[in-house]
Amino acid sequence: MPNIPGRTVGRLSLYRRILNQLHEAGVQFVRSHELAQMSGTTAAQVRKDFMYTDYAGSPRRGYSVEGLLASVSGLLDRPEGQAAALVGAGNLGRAILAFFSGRRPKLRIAAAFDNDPAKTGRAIEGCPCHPLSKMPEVIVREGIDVGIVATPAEAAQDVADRLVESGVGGILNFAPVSLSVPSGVHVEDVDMTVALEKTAFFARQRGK
Amino acid sequence: MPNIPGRTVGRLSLYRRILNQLHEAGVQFVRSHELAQMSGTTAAQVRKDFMYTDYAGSPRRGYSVEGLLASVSGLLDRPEGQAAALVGAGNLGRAILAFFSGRRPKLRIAAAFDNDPAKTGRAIEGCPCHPLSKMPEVIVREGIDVGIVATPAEAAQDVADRLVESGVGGILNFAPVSLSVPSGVHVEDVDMTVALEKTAFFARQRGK
DNA sequence: TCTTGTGAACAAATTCACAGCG
DNA sequence: CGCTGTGAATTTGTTCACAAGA
Repeated sequence: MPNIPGRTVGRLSLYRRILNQLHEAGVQFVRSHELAQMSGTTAAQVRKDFMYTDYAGSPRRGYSVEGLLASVSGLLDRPEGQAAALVGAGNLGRAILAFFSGRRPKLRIAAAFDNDPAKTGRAIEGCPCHPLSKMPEVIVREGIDVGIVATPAEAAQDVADRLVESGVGGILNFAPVSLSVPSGVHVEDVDMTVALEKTAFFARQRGK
Repeated sequence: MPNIPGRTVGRLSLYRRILNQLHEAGVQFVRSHELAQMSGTTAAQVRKDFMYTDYAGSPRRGYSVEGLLASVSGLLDRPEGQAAALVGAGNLGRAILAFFSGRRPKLRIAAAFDNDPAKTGRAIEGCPCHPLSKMPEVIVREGIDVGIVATPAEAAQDVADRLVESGVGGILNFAPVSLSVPSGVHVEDVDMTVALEKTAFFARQRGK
C-alpha cells in the first residue's frame, strides 16, 4: 500500500479500537456512518480511509467487523510484532508504562531506561528498567525500533540522538521540545502543554 | 482577531515557549527562519502565523523577542487568568498534575476530582482533590472553564457530561474514546494509543 | 432500497515568490 | 542587501454526489 497519510493512519488506529469493542460485543456488521459517529468523523471519510485497505464492504450490510479488523490490523501491525523502549521513568514515564502494559499484543514496551540508580536493575510496572548506558545493547538485543521519550526537556535531544544511533526508526516524544533527527526517522509529538493551551484558548471563544 | 485555525493556535503556543527560552537567555531579536528551525516548521509558516498577531517585525532585524512574546501572550492568555480541573487522579492524572504544576501563571489546575475516598480530601501534587459529587460547586466557585479528563475510558463520557453541565467550555481528553459534547464546547484529544501506533507504523516504513 | 466505492468538487493548509522597507 | 508581509499558486485533505451491487 503506497504512502498512507499520517492522518489516515491515526484514524485507522482509532477505527481498530472501535472495531475491537464491537467484536467483543458480538457485533457482526457495521456501516460507515456508524463508525463515523463512533469515531467523530464522517461516513465519506471512513470509506475513503478504508480504500487504503484491501477490504471491501458489502452494499446493504456494510462491513464485516471481523474482516475489517483483520484487514486494518494487517496494515497497522508488523506480523512478527514490534517492540518499543521508554526512556525516562519519572511520573509521566510510569504512567505511560501503566497505560500501555499488556494492551497491544503486537506492540509491547520491552524495556525502560533511566539514569537514576534507584530505578534501574528492577522492573517498573512490569517492565525491566536499565541505565541509559545499556541502551544500545538492549535495543539491539530486543529488536526495539520505537523509542518513547518521557524525559525532562533538557535531556530529550540527547536521548533522541542515542535512540537514533541505536537504530530506532520512530520516536514518540512527550518532552516539550522539537527534536531534530535524521530524515527517515519519524517523530510523533505529544505536546501536553500545547494541547492544554489550545483547549484553554478555544474554551473561551464560546459565543464570540 | 477572527477565527484563528486550531493548527495556528497550537503553533503559537509552541512559538511562545521558544520565545520564553530566548528571552530568558537574553536574546533580543529573532528571525522567522530561526523560529522555524527551532519549532520544526518553515519560515513562511511562521510569518503567516504571526499575521494573526498585531505585531510587526522589522526588516533586516527580525522580530523583537519581547514584543512578540507580549503579543502572542495577549492572544493566548485571558488577562485575568484561567483555571482548569483535572478529573481522575490515577497514574496518568498525577503525572499530568506534576507536569503542569506551577508552569503557566495564567493557566493553573485549580482542582482535581476522583471517586476514590483515599484520594479525596487532601492535596495531590499540590492540588486539592475532591469527590466527584463536589464538581459543580467547586467548578463554579473556582471559575473553572477547562476540564481535563484522565479517567478510564468507561467513565470518560459521563465525566465529560458532568463537566459540560457544570459550565466548562473546553475539555482536554486523555481517555481513549471520542467524547460527544454539545456544539460550542471544544474537545482536544490526546490519544496516546493512536500516537504510539502511528509512530510504530512509520518506524517500519524506513527505506521502503 | 440502502449501502459501498470513487471520481469530481471543494476547502483548508502550506509554500512560493516577490514587493517594500530599513 | 536581507528581512518581513502577503497575494497567488500549489498541495493536501475533506466532502459531495452518484453509479453499481445485493
